Formats: sequence, structure tokens, C-alpha cells
Amino acid sequence: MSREPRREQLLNAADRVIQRDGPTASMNAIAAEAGITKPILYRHFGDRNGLISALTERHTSGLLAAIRAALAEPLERRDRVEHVLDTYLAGIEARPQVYRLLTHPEPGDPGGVGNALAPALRQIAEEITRAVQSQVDLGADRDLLAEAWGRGITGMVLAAGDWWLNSRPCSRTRMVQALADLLWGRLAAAADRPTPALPTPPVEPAD
Amino acid sequence: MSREPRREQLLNAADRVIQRDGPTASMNAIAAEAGITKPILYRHFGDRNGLISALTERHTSGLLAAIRAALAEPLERRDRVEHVLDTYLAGIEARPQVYRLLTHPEPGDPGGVGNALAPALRQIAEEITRAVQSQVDLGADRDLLAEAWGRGITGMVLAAGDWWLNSRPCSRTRMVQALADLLWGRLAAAADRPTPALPTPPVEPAD
DNA sequence: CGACGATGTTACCCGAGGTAACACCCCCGG
DNA sequence: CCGGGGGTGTTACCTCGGGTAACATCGTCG
Repeated sequence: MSREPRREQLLNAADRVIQRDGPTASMNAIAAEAGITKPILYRHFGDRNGLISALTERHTSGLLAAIRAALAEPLERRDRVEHVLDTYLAGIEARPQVYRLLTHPEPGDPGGVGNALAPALRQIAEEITRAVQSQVDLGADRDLLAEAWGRGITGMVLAAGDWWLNSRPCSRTRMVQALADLLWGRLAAAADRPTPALPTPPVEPAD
Repeated sequence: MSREPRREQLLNAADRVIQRDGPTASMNAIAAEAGITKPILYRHFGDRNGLISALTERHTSGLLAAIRAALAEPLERRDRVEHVLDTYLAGIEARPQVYRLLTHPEPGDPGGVGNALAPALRQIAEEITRAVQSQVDLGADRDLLAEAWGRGITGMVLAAGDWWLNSRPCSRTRMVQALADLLWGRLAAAADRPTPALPTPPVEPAD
């Protein structure tokens, strides 16, 4: 029996533990769940990072493919964007624990530290960047804007989606609308609020 | 001598180490930098989280206040938004290592896990939420939109700012423009790209 | 049969967070 | 003068998690 099937079994075990204990599950725990001991895990995955990467890769491939497909859908742009947003939110809604993995930046990462976006998220960001670059006419600044927006949109959806998933303030559809509205410049279009009479009052905002 | 001054000195030392070694600096290292040993740190801060919190609080208060001020600036809305963006980017540009702290969600956080935004960022998000709520007329959905947007904008600026800080693709001013443009609906306004002839070609995208 | 490549084991190392127990120093009140 | 209490600090230890070394086993292929 080649290595591959064993790897799958180990990943399955790791998966169950992560589902149960969250992304902080120890290697010992994972090994125990698989009915074996640590060194085997290390033989297969090198280090914890390798295991986690394999695990995330496995789970993200689906979501990533779905997003890729959504980005290529032949729709009006607004509909396409909503479709992508909905795809992402549906994905994280379906498997919250997995989602935790995606967003969990590796804690100990000396040297190459500092990416606020975990690898899986970065792939999504690149996907968006590519889509914007190829589909939207942005003039000379095309490359810069596409890349900045790719990251920005990803981060936006990450943070908003996280909040939505945790506190469930509304339906998924409404959340999609809220985010699409933001991207559609509704913040710019809305009128000023009729300031109810306060030029410079000495009240400090409630903390 | 009361406890407070000592605390400050210890925080200063911790600060230097974080600047030098990043947010993964060990308690031992921090103690050594302060010329003392671990237990003292624990006496003052309880645990690592306490130290980090104290440290972030200290540094964020400035940035947070600056952002609060920027949000209250009496400008055209677009200018105000740009001002806020610039304030944030300037802040993280000035002290990159500190910024790492802000964005570093506490790794071991059993139970209440899952906030993609670190506490400091969440404060910023709340600030934005409040500003939107009080300044922009969004109709019946006001509360939902403001809250979703607060998180979303914060996440967007976090991710984009992180990328900008690491790869420095352009000046700060241009980055501010790029993000403001995104928030201003330029994604919606731009024309479709003149698809250079490809209905459904069997080429797979470069990986 | 022997060797190789997989399986698995126990036992250990290291570093980091965290704590216990002890010692010093100084000031303030009886 | 003396005796605390509250600050300073120490050494030595515990626990737990990532990671490794060394050893044993089983099945297959030449």
C-alpha cells in the first residue's frame, strides 16, 4: 500500500479532532485519534504546519474552486459579485470549524511573518485579483488596483463574514446585499445624516 | 515607589524586544531585556496575555484616538474617508512591529475563539460603525449596514494595508486612493474589459 | 533468504508559559 | 530599636507541546 491512502486516513483523523477541539488541537491528540503516535504524523507531514496545510488544502480546494467558478459566471457584474459573496458565506456557514482553519494564520512563523491573510485566504485574494484584472477596465492603474482590491475585498469578506457567522445578525442573503452595497459605493451615494443639532458639543462619546 | 512606574519600565522593555524580535518574543527574552527574570513579569501582568494586552492598549490608544479624530473631521465625506485611511496606513507604517501586535489574534483562546479581528482591530471596527451610524443616512437598515460595514471596512484595510506594508507596491497616497476608490464604487462604475476574443477556451488558468 | 520500505513503538530533548519558595531592602509605625 | 508589609529580586521547578532518535516489526520483491 502506497503512502497516499495512509495519508488520507491520518487526515481524516486530524479532521475529526479539529472539528471537535478546534484548530489548537495538539499533535498528540490527533495521533491518539488516529490510533497511533506522534512520529508517524511527522513522517507523513514533516511538521505541524505540513499537517495543517494538507488539511486546509483539502478543505479549501472545494471552496476555492467554487469561488473560481463563481468569478467566471457569465452574469451582470453586480450579480456575479453577489454570487461570489454568497458562495463564500455559504461555504463558511456549512463548515465553521474548517473555516477557523482557513483564517487561522500560523502562529509561529519566524522570518516570513506578517501576513494577515492565511495562505488559503491569499489564494482567494489572488483569484479575485485575476478576475478583476481580466474582467474590469481600470486603465493604467489596472495592476495596482486589482491587487490592492483583491486583498482588500478578501479581508473585507473575511472580517464581515466572521462577524456574521458568530453573531448571525441577519440572513445570508441580506448579508450578501450589505456587502455588495458596500462594494457598489452605497457609502458614497448615501445622503448625510440630518445632524440633529450639534456644532461642537462637549459630550464625549459613550465608551 | 508605586507599582505604576515599574510597570511602565517593564512595558518599555517589552516594547523594545517586540520591536526587535516580533510578536513571538518569549517572556524570558522580555525579562532578560528588562534586566530581570520571568516571575516579576507575571507579578505585574498575570500572564502573557496581560502583558500583550497592556502593550497593545498602550500603542493603540494613539492610533485609535487618531482614527476617532479623523472620523469626526468636518470634511467632505470622501475626504474624510481618505483621511481615515491615511491615518491608519501612516500609523502602521510608522511602527510595523507594533502593528503586528495589533493584528495578531491571541492564539490560545479556548471557548471564545474565532474572532478574525484582534481586539484592537475590533475597537476600530466599532468606531467606524458608530461613525457610519451617526453620519450617514442609510434608511431602515442603518444598524445592520453600519455594523457589517464597520467590520468589513476594517478587514479590508487590514488585509490591504498588510499587503501594502509588506510589498510596498506604491506610495501611501496612491494606496489611499486605491482603497477609497474601491469604497466609492469604482468597481461598479468601471466598464467591462473588451474581452479579447475567448468565448469558452479550453485553456486552464496559470497556476 | 535478505533487503527494502513501510508500519509502529518508547523514550527522550528543547523551549515556552507559568508557579513555588525563598531572600533582600526600605520605610513606616509602635 | 524593632518588626512588619510591600515592593524588589532570585533559583528551581512543573507542565505541556512540538519535534527527534533509536529501535522493533511486518510484508513484499528480487
